[in-house]
Amino acid sequence: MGRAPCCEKMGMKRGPWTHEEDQFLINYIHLYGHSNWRALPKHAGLLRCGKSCRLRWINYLRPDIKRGNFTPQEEQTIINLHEVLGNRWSAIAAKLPGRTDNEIKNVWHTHLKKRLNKNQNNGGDNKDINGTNETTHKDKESGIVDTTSLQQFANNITTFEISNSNKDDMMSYEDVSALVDESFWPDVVSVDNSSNNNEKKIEDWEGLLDMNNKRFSYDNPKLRSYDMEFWYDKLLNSSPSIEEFSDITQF
DNA sequence: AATGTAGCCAACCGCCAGCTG
DNA sequence: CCAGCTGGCGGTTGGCTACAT
Repeated sequence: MGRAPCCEKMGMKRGPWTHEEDQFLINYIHLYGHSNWRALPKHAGLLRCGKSCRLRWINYLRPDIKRGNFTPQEEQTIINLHEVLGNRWSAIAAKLPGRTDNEIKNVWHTHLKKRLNKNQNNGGDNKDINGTNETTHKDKESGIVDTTSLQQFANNITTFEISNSNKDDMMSYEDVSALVDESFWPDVVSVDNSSNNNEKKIEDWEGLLDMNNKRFSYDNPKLRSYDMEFWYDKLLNSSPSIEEFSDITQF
């Protein structure tokens, strides 16, 4: 047997919260805040442990909690982020205002994971939640860059940096995340390479790389090299050719 | 109508990192 | 430097509900 649960040990109440308990907690936090969760229940007149109070507030009582079903957009965001972040629910929740890590975790386990497995079993590996085909990073025929793929690239880069870099040298996850918002990509999303002009393609990718390096690793040469390796690897199977890309990046 | 089963989700547990004295 | 405390996180549980038999 493991150690006894803290709440039980202290003779605290467990299980579902009553409306009255919720009101006690809300009233206390509105008046005094929650600087010390451990001391809070005693001062608020609750027979709960601090951990339980914190969880109840974070997952249910916070005023900015968004209730109700997840929208298809939110679900797609969770799937995309989970693909690159894994089970880092709090990091995923940070991208979905009003949603909690617990809620996202539940949605993932009860809906999204099953749905994805079903899609994959049906041969729908490249389909998104709406059942539409996901576009490739770069259309080999037209050379047109897709915005969804670019956003995915940004997410991949973030993860790559975190998993491969010396933490002392790198930007925090929050710093990087803050850069990847809706306004991040507009100066490259309209790239049009339909003219079959290789030079033009190279310039576009160079601009993309340059922007990426400026935004992600302006003061960080180590990250810059990681970025380059990542992009190099990602582009091996797409145009431009390896030689062309090597020229750009001076590998 | 009674019983069994599956799904959902709020809540709990244990671990870990960071802070503090 | 270290031990104890605290908040935060991801994994798991169990009670409730809906649906099937």
